[in-house]
Amino acid sequence: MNDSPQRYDPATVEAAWQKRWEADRVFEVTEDPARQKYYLLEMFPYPSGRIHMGHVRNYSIGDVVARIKRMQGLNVLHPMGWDAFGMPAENAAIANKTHPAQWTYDNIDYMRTQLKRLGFSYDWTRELATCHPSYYRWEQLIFLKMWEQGLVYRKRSLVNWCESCQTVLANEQVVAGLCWRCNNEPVQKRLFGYFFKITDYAEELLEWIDKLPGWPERVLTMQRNWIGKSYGALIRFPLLEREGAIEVFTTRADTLFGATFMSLAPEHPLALELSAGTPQERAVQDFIDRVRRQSLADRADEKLKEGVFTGAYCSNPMTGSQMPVYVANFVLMDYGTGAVMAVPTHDQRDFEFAREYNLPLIEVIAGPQGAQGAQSMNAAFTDYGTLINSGPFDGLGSKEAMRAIAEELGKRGLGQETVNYRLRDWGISRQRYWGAPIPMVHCEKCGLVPVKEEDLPVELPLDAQISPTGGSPLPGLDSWRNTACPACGGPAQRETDTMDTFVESSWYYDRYACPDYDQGPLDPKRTLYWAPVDQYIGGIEHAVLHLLYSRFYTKVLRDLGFLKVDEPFVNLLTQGMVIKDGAKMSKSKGNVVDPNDMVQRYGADTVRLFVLFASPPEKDLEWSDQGVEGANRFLQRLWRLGLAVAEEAGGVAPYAGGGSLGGPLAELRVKTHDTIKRVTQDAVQAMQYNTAIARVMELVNAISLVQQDEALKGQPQREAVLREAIEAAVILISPMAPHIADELWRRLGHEGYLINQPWPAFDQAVLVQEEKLVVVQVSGKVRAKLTLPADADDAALQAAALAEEKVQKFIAGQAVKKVIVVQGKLVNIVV
RNA sequence: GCCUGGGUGGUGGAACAGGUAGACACAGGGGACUUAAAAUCCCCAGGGUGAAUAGCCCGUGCGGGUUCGAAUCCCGCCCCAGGCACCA
Repeated sequence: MNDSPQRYDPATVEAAWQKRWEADRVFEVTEDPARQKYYLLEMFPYPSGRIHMGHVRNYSIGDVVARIKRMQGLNVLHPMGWDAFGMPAENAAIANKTHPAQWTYDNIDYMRTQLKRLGFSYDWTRELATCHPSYYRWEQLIFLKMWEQGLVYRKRSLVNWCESCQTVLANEQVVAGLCWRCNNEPVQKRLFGYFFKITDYAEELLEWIDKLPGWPERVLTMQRNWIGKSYGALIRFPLLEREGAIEVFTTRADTLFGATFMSLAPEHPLALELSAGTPQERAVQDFIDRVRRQSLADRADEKLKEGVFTGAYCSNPMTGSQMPVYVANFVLMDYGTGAVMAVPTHDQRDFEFAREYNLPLIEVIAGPQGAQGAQSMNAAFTDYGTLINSGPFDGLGSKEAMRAIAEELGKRGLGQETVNYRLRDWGISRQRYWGAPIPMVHCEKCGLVPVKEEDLPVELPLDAQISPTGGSPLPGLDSWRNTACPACGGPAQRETDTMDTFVESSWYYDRYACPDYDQGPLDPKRTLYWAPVDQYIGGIEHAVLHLLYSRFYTKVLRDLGFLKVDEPFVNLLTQGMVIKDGAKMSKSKGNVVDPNDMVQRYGADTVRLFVLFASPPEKDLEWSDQGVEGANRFLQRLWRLGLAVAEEAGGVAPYAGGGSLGGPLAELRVKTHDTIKRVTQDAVQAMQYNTAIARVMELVNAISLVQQDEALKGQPQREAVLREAIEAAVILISPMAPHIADELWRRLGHEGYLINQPWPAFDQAVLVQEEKLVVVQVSGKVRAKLTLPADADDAALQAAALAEEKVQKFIAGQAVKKVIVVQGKLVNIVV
């Protein structure tokens, strides 16, 4: 190692600047109606213990945006806090014999230090931790308001239960059939739980997807699919020999005349009811038991269509024909009504089922080739077509027929057109300790009673003994659980479930606007100024979890009168993962790079620069130790060059025009302004920090050449041009590498912080070139490059191209058919 | 199966609006400085064939097409990643 005084030492320089920024409260902001606000937010971390590279990447990207927007004169809110409730705290408590609260707050302290060491421009006065009563008391209040409005309800239902997490999962939290947190396979369980009526907002959530141009298309697509809107009809099939009807949802009402039997989900209440007392009762019961015993994943993988006859019949509301009612393994209880009208000729699943059980086929849709004959079909015909065998509807196209049939059913009171959503209500009950208590009380006399608002918060008891078996201690904690009924004052018991931690993260971004507000969840004045978030940055993994819940919650808060916005995040950037050796960094893979080690070895600026340079933000980033070395080398180079120019150009002002420049000095000046222009395009408009950094590297390379060129020493304006160039480089790199930039800025004789400097403007006049490089092609192949006056017209370009010796060689003896001239760029001579 | 992305040197990645493919960097090779090394600085570098920094040929997953000209546009495929998936 070279330890010359010229060598940049990040440890001391970075610490010094972090101290100054903090002492001068550089990043603290308040509402200022005179200035345009900009709310920049990165997804807050779970305080797991240490910051990982994914965080470093996420927050480095965010910090660049924050600093640039600030330099552009906006009033930038850039807060940080902690998603502090959650299971790992309980697990760690068991493993380390600490309390989840202790563990969490210790982690927060450590991670805060780590983030500060990275030099991010957070307003730390707004820091919040969701596990603190001053936060979750307002979450409980919102819960009560939602309860009042009927947006929360409690029901017993079939839920996804994760055995290893000992708790329930919402539909969104079962990812690819597995628990989103621990990757174990959930089982089905019947449990009581609280649900948020997100389905009430399905239509609005869907509509607004088209009004979020600042979101990546794939996130919008995922949400659109998750909501799963489809148009169709509800049709009632009257039961034979008893009261009632089976209701189905179908998107193909046009095939109704071809419905020859009925399929029920095994969980459908009618399945057992219909078979009760018939010879089929035993068979149905056995079948349901067998399907239930299958794991969810096995059931989803099951391709064989199986079922059993219930012994009952219903009638086709159009044809009146008898349809046997089956229970079938492929029918899903939680989509539509849990019952399907089976049209074997035009649905592949029904076709396979009908074959297996010898059920009748009636062809009702003819394709362009006409009817193919039901008996000769070897697969269902699922396209739209023309109706046949459908009585008065024969000859209609599928689309018209759907409407006509629904209308006819409506007249007879047997059906109507409808819209169906795949989205289910959000189950928020968690059978865990380390979460926000649900503010409800069970009274034997009054039933389920909400806690009174003035009694909030319902504090999580900190004296609970965490059980090593993993269950929540709350149900056994009588001192906490026993309470008085808010309604009658009699003995009652507190709800022991806590809220899904996604509830906390669904509104924390609004609370940042007013973290100290004690009159309600949100200060109307301050949220009016700051909300919504202008730019949100985080991982793609929350595409249908946090990002959908937050959209829902924003609309709820709006409807409860707490907020005035429709959507939480105007622009969304989903950054890619950090990969090493081809896999996501993880303890189990043993490929984790600890940010602490990197910061210690190279400094925060180097680590930040590397993660920004190695890949565009939305793509995955392959970690490379050598790449980090490269980033460090660049900063060292910038440092030496900065100091050299500072010394040579000590008392000289940056070049600002005047006098005439020539040769390399003029070229450097063009490079300086071109770099400002392109970095502004890349970094400010396109958020392509990898290319923005590359541009600055080019500029630094160019400055270096000029600075070292002995022939230029003594030339007038040399120092002024060098200073202008190096100052541009330092300012442009400052959002990415703020410490070294501020230090160089100081060494160049300036005071203050670069974040308070205006983002540089380029001089268009400098960029107007007198000469341009013109590529000459012969029949599309590059044969020569000419430097010509920029104002040369087409004829002049063509003449110059044809006169070129190399070009002559290639057109010799051939007739020139055509010449294409692109102004100031290219001449193509076609022979 | 459906829906998103994506496929460019040894590697990460550039390429405005169809106009020099490979910016910038990593790894590599050569040189300067040094007793030596590290550090630093300079040069080379898509592949093939050339002594060559002369030429020629090939080249952005594959096959076609449009165009004077295609990584970029169109058609048909293949592969990779992610999401959804018996959704009636």
